[in-house]
Amino acid sequence: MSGKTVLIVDDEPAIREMIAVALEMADYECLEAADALEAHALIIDRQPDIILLDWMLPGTSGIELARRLKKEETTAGIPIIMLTAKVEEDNKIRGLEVGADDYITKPFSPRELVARLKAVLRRATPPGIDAPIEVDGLTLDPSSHRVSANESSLNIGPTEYRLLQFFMAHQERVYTRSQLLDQVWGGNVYVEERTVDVHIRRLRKALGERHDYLIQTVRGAGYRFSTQPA
Amino acid sequence: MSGKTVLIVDDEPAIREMIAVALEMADYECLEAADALEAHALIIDRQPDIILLDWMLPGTSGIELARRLKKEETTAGIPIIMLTAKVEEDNKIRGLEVGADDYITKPFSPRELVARLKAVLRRATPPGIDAPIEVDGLTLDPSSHRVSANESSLNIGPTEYRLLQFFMAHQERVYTRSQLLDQVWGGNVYVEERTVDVHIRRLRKALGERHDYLIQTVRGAGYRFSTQPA
DNA sequence: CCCCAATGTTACAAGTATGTGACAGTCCTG
DNA sequence: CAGGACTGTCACATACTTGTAACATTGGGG
Repeated sequence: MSGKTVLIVDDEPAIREMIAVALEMADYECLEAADALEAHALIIDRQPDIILLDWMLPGTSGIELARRLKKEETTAGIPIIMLTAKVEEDNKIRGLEVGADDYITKPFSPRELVARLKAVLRRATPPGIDAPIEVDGLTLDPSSHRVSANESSLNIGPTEYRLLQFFMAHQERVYTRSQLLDQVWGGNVYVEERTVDVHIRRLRKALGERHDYLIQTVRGAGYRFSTQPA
Repeated sequence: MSGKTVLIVDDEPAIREMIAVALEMADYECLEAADALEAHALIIDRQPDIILLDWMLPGTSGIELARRLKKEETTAGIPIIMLTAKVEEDNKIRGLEVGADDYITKPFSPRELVARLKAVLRRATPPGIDAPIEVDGLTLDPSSHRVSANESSLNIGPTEYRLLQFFMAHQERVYTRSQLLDQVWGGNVYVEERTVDVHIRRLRKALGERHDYLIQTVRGAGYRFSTQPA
């Protein structure tokens, strides 16, 4: 569900593996690097959403890498969690000074790791920015996640909501079922194209006679959201 | 009608001016600042009722400033509306969610600005004053730290209190479990997201049938506090 | 006017998200 | 130290969603 990419930097393959398994179970995509150089290459190449960085690394130390990452414009925004075996308070302070967003002391439970990773990601993700869209008495307000037709709010499922939101943001244009699957369901799912029809139907039903004209069928092509009656 | 003071923080003089004119027309008093330092000084000195804060600022970013303001006791109560550019919406930006009260995307119409500003002011707690919030017979009084429904006071725990307070100060907007953990529990804790559900449940139970409709579930999204029935 | 392909509709079984009650650990307070 | 208040998690119950298949209807070309 998250789809976030995590880079794990640790010279101990066993530890990397342990972490990777835990994270993959929580539905994160994992990249692994054994040293700072390898890590840096992966960061540039794959743009991970967050980095788990071991304190001790052969060659360039973890803290050194963190400092460099935080200096560079393109990487400064990537949150970093430091992993350390030492319990010294000193490390904590220096780690955070360098710009790590959190630190975890080994040994740690996979559970704790995932939870803290989630917390850091949560803080690093900017909130959505949206204004309500209104068409002929039909209003969709992203901030309250509410759809209402002339005052009274409609009850529609998540998929219908996304579908409607997409349509209202892209009016007057025909979209094929395939395009809608890409845009509304997300590119890498496999669903029958006919499924789109069903959701269109559900959406129309929810909109009611007053507004269902907005969603128009274009035979042989797809669907269109238009204020102009067909 | 208002006489409220608005602080406009943006490094672009033309934009400040445009906003100022619009607001003065709506009978607000305007202060202007070009950067975070100037803004901070004005906030201390003039105690504005609300702040319009540009997301991107030279030096300290808008997000940074917002976070600091929300941390300090004396300024935490001042509502903040973030201004952001459309282009940034995609993914380039990383910032901390700091509890801005609303977001507006540039470009925006003066009309929209005034409307949302009014909305935020309406539901915001005046700075420095612990004014009770009342909704449909349900009252939360920060000064006595009490919640009462139609005269009789309710017995709720600290977490439920904070949760309710947050909701009543931010009505009509959906918050994900993640956001609630940030805002109500505080950013650095790690707790299961489902824990939120449990506290929501406790809060609803405490509110009783008379008021539990105020806390609404938005399937697939989170929770919302709204006087308008789902 | 008939037929076929495209689309509309309905039903449904499995999958997910949320509601709920119970429980154990913790932190006071008396 | 016992008792009570509060919290965070779990396990189970419920409620809603979702993708598909199957059947009905429609529309346009021949």
